[in-house]
Amino acid sequence: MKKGRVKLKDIAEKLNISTATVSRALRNRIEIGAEMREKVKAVAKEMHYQPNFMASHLRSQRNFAIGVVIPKVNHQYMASMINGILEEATDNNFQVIINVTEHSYEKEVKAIEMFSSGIVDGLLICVSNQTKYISHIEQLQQNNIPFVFFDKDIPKIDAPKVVVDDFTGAFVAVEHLIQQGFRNIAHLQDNLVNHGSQKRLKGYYSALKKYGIVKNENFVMQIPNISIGEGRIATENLLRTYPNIDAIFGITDELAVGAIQAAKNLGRKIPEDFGVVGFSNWQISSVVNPTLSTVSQPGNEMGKIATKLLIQRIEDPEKYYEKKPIKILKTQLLVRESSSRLKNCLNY
Amino acid sequence: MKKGRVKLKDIAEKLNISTATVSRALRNRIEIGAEMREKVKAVAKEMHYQPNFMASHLRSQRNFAIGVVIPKVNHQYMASMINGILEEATDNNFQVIINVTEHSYEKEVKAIEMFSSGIVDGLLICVSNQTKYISHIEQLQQNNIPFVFFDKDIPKIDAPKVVVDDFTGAFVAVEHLIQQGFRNIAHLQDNLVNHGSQKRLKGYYSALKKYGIVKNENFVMQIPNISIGEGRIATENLLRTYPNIDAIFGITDELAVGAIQAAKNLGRKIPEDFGVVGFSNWQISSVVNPTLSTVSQPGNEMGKIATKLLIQRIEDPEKYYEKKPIKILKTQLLVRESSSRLKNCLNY
DNA sequence: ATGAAAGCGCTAACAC
DNA sequence: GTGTTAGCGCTTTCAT
Repeated sequence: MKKGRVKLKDIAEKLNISTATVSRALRNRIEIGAEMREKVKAVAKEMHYQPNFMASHLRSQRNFAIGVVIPKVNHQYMASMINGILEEATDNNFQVIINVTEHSYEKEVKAIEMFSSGIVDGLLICVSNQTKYISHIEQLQQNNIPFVFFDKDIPKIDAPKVVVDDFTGAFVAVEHLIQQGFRNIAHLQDNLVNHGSQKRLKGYYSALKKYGIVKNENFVMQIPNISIGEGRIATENLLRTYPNIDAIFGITDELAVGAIQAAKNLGRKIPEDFGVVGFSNWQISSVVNPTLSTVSQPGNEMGKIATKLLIQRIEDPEKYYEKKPIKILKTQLLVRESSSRLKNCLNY
Repeated sequence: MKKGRVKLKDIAEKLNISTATVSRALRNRIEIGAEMREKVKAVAKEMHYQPNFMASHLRSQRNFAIGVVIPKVNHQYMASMINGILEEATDNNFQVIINVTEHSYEKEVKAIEMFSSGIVDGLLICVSNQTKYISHIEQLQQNNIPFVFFDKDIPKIDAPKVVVDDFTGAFVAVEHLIQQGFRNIAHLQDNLVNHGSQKRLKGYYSALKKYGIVKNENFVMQIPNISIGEGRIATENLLRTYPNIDAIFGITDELAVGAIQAAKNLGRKIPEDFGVVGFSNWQISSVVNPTLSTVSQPGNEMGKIATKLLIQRIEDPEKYYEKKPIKILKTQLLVRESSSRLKNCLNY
């Protein structure tokens, strides 16, 4: 990019050969003899040659790069997804470019538009929880840019997806609380825009129903801006209004940790007379006192699978054009102190 | 990139004008009349035109993009830095491409090489704690690619840097422990490759010296792979070997949280007979029991300043060629429960 | 095995 | 104001 950068032509002139030969030699094409290949490579190294990404990809129409659109990368679960993506991509010699939307719809649109400009071969998309419109995604389909949804799902869009089983994860969490003897279980939700959140809500209701517990809509609180503090405030309000509530299922560990703080502040004994379960297995969940039971999600695996799916589609668009697999990964309930009312039920 | 993507030529043919006119109209060049401009834009929108990033930047030699090389994005401090970077970059109409090295030297070299290929106008670099060689950085300088170090510093490289005052941060933390009456203060270190770590060690020694406490080399433990568990194990070993140790200064909050766990396991009362201070103000520090005193770093501000510095250099290389400013940001000691032996000293 | 030449999609210099 | 032309740096025919 910068002035004076060494280019193919410079190497070619130095060796009195053509740029085509240099290009071929550097890319180990078989037409070039071993001797010439080594000579070219030596000179390239000596001159500190760096191939121009823009030029080579403009010409070859291939980037060997995937773009990742993700709201935030701020906790263990997200980090493990990124890890999985990076591992799988690196194994396939793909570069990874990450773009963080910070849960802004506008930034998401911008990120996707930017990635649509030919800088990557395909996209891994985790939509923000503010994403209500989908035209930017449909645009990708019209432009034939391969993409795979991961972690978050937009049901009405027909595309490959890798998500966790939010319904069962929530169901098992709430069932566990019921089996531990809790009956009046409240649920701290996010803004419910996200499809996964809706499934967790259904899982919560379904578990109650299975055990003949009448659901109480007032026990479900929507918390648009998730944080520990918001979780604490919401729980304090809930418990003051409905003192009979004896457990909280939080849609994230942050809310659940807030619930633990609130319950302790109000003199509830955890887990003796108050149970809490979270979702995602953040680092805080194993550090908070009492340690937080939570539903862990296989982030690394999810990142790997989504990336593998995407690369398959990039490498062979025809073959995979029709197939739009939806992979639903299993969650695992980690029982820690915050819900272990009965003896010997801890599994983590 | 994909077949059938609409290009300037398609718009030009449709309107029976030249591609140059289309290009100018879309970029709001004043030579083009308002009428034509709107007409072109309408058609472009109608045809779902997306400019080809590669082609335009190959031609104009400008990308309006910066690359970020960072070891991990796995906790609040890193996230706040990324936030600051994104905010400042967006304000200046720059795209941000993030590449995570996972503290691998090889991945760092690869990332920087990839970014050197003309995809970005400049780089923001936070070196990994495994980075012992610097030829890949020197290469950037030779290629005239602007870059700014942030958070982590390689002293021998003459480049713009934005870092926190590790020395004073550590000094104040240890001084605080001393003022709280702790005398036998151990220090949990990382692998000491990083310059910031070395400064924190010096700050630790310096505080001891100021208060006439003879330093004991055995009280400093190197922990290459930082985690809560490693911090706990190291502290347990330390306390078994040197039971007179009455406080720990951890180079990160993870190690400090491990130290809290270890001290509790061994029956030490925190903060009555054992003090702990960490560094960075991770989310876990406010959640752990007792809450962890820590040295907070202005991540958002750091990201902003580093980005501003980089963009200045990109926009006007000549003007800033000679200047290599080193910005050292202040840290803040957050006194929480883990070190508050004296009454009323909590400030957070 | 190597070179000449075309061209990826776009923008800038120069015409008019 | 708009068109023509050249060319960014590279890869890929098509020659030889």
